Formats: sequence, C-alpha cells, structure tokens
Amino acid sequence: MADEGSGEATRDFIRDIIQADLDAGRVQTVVTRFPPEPNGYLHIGHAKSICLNFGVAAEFGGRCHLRFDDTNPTKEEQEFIDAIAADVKWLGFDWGVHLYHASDYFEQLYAWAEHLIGKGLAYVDDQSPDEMRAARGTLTEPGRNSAFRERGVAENLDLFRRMRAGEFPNGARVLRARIDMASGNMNLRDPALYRILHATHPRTGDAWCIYPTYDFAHGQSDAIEGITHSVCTLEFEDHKPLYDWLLQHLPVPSRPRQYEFARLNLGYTVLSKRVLTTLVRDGHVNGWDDPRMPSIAGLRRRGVPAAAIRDFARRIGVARAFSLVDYALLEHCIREHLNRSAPRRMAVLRPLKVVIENYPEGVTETLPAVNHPDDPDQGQREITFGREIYVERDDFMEDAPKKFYRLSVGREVRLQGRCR
RNA sequence: UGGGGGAUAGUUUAGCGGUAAAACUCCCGGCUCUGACCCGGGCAUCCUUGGUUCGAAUCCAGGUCCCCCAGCCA
Repeated sequence: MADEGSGEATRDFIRDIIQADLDAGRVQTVVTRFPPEPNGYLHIGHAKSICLNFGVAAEFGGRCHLRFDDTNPTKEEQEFIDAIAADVKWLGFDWGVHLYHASDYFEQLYAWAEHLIGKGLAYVDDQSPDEMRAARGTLTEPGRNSAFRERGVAENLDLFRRMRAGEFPNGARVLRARIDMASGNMNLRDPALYRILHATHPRTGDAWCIYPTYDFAHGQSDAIEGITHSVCTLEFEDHKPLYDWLLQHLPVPSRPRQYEFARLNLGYTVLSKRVLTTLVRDGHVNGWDDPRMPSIAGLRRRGVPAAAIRDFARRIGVARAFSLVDYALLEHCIREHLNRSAPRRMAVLRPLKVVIENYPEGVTETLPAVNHPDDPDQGQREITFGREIYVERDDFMEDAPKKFYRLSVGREVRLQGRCR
C-alpha cells in the first residue's frame, strides 16, 4: 500500500521483532490479524491497529486476517459486522479469503474446554457473580478458593455438558480455569472460561447458550488460524500469562505470540466505544457516521481521504509508552492529502456587497477559473463577473494597518480569478 | 502498601556505548491570482540521584512520576 507523498519505511519495535523472527527462521510467513468485536463501529483508534496489522503483513510478504471476535452475543450485531468489514476495505486493506469469526470455532473451543476439564485444569463453579467477586480478593489481598474447586472430573464434565444443554439459567454456573487464586495477576485467579448466556448470536443463532470468554477464545483462535504475531493493545498485557497458559495446556495446532503496543489517544477526542455507543444510542449524534464522530464512517462522510488516515497512522508511530496525539497532526494529514486533490471553489460566508463603480453597468463577463492551481488535469470552470460582487466581511477594513493586503480605502487589490 | 508496563523538545516518534534526529505545533522571515501550499531560520539540563566506562539518552542500582488490572466485557 503506497501512501503517496510521505513514505519512508516505518520502523518500530513490532517490526523489529518480526524481522528478527524471520531472520532467525522462527517463522516462515508472517500472519497477523485484526480482531474487532462487532459491538460498534470502528474509529480512528482502530485504524492504528488496522494499519499496523495489515501494513506489517504486506511489508513482510505475509497475510492479515480479519476476524470478528464475536463471543458475546448480548452486545454484537450483524450491522456492526457489515460496517466493520466495509470500513476496513474502505481504508484500503484486503484480507482476501481470510475472513473469520471466533464463532467459527465454537465447536472446537468447546472440545478444548472438555479437554481442560479432563486434565483437571478447569472446573464448574456454582458461585454467583457476587460470590465470585467477593472471593476473588483485591489487588493487595489474595483470593479464596471456591468450594467447588475440587469437584471431580466426571462431575465437572457432566455439569458442563448440562450447561451446554441449556439446563441452567444465566449466571447459575461458570466454567473456570484452575490456576491460582493467590496470583498477583488477577487474570490468573481462576478466570471464567465459559458463561451461560441464553441469547441469540448474530451468526450461530440459538445453537449455543454458553459462550467462551475473550480469554478462552482469543489465543486459541489465533492458534487455529496460524497467527504468528498476535498484536494487541497494552491493556491486554496482563492477559498474556493466561493466553500462554491456555496454549500450553491445549493441543493447539500452532503457537502464536502476543505483543502489545499503546493504543491511540487523540486530543479532545473520545475514543471509547462505550461513550461513542452512548452518543449514538441516546441520539446526541445522527448515527455512527455523523461527521462529528471520530469513527471511520464519520471521517469518511466528513470527506477525509483513506490515504490521510493511513498516513496519520504511519506518522504517529507504534510504541509502548502512553501517548496523547495532537489533533493538529490528524488535521495536517487530512489537509496534505486534500490539498493535492480537492477542486478549488470560492465562497463567502459573511457577504459584503461591493460595487465596482468604474465597471459598466448591465455588463457581465464570463471568466475561466482553474479548478486546481497545481493540477491542470482538473480543468477549468467558468465564473461570472460584473459590476457587483460580494467579498468576505473580514476582507474589508476601512482603516487598515500597513500589512493588511485585502480591500481597503485608497488601496489596490486584485481579485482571484480576475487578477488583472 | 499486590502484579504488569512506561518515562527523549509543546506533541508523537528515532536513537540499541561514541557525543541528540524527524514530523506536527508554535515563533520569526520570504514567496503567493487561495494571507493556503511552498521556501528559509528558531525552539531538548534525553524524569531524577548515584555507579560502571576514556566516553552513557543508551549498561547497572535506588528514587520519583504516569498508565493498566479486582466483568460470568473485549
């Protein structure tokens, strides 16, 4: 993907890691993935991840998959799935035949859950959500083992199968990994792997009433697809030990590695899906593609070229330090791309009528005006000129200072498009 | 006060032991049938303290500050 006009090859720690893996022969073909949850539209923050994942794959001759992380049917919709695919495509990326859904792997994931139970590494917990929370401990205090933690394999298997069969209501039981309730890493305090959710899934419908959690689905999905570099944002760093623990205890077909980078923060801009969803849901904006939204759809509707977004993503770089990018950089990228292609037009927002007294009355002439000063191919258009014209109010000043180059009393000015 | 991660110009990034680089912003100036674009020029005690070294932004140790984690969200 050539990002015209601004293109030195970028280098960052992710690309360095990949290059090293390639050089050392640890991986033959780079395979990355962009894994959005279809619970909303994509925004400029996702663009950073998309450009990184697809960009890296293209640069190293590998491939990038588009995978919908659809493990929570209570907040996901087909509309979002369609919009996300359209936005990624619009941004200029192509996943080819590699379009996947975590839900494609539900049967396999379920089998692996039973595998874990069989090895005594997972158990069905009957505690309520509140009880589980209370027993989890705090950041500084260890948690307490559940009374159901020592349940036998046979009973766990039976209960888990009945969970799948729909015998229990939402929240009645949950399948948990048996790791360490005293771990300093909260994600290792027997994390939930499967929960009961009697909800209709946009793709699997009512085939399931138990769904895998992000932790139980992500790494294994990566492994199934042969992802070599699973790149995500920093807040998942604490999940990596669990990601690795699961891959280590399951007979997965490949061994992906997770790497984290800092998510994008833009000045004066909300990039929280939760908040953006609220704005749309409560009608504060006219939908996800409202031009005021920082969504890809909103930017597109505002007239922002995809190339400008790609350029922006390239310029902000990829690192692990928290950052708050200046909105001016985005604006600069947009202007730079638009300046090269946008046809020029004239308009007055606050009109001030000007009568050219030494120009004949009742006469009108048609003048040519170039559509783009630096691009003859964009041709010309015609504008009408006469005795009466309108200029911007700010372009006139009766008693103007020395450096005022606009219309003033007793001074000469030239009109654009009618220079002479 | 548990665990994990991070600190380089106003902002974001580069630098990987040899004397701080780029982009954006901002300021000064030039150019201009868009005061746009463009073109000159300016803007850094590399968080801190100590150590190792001929030499440290880079290595080591201690501080300080910032971010993330207690969903059956992702």
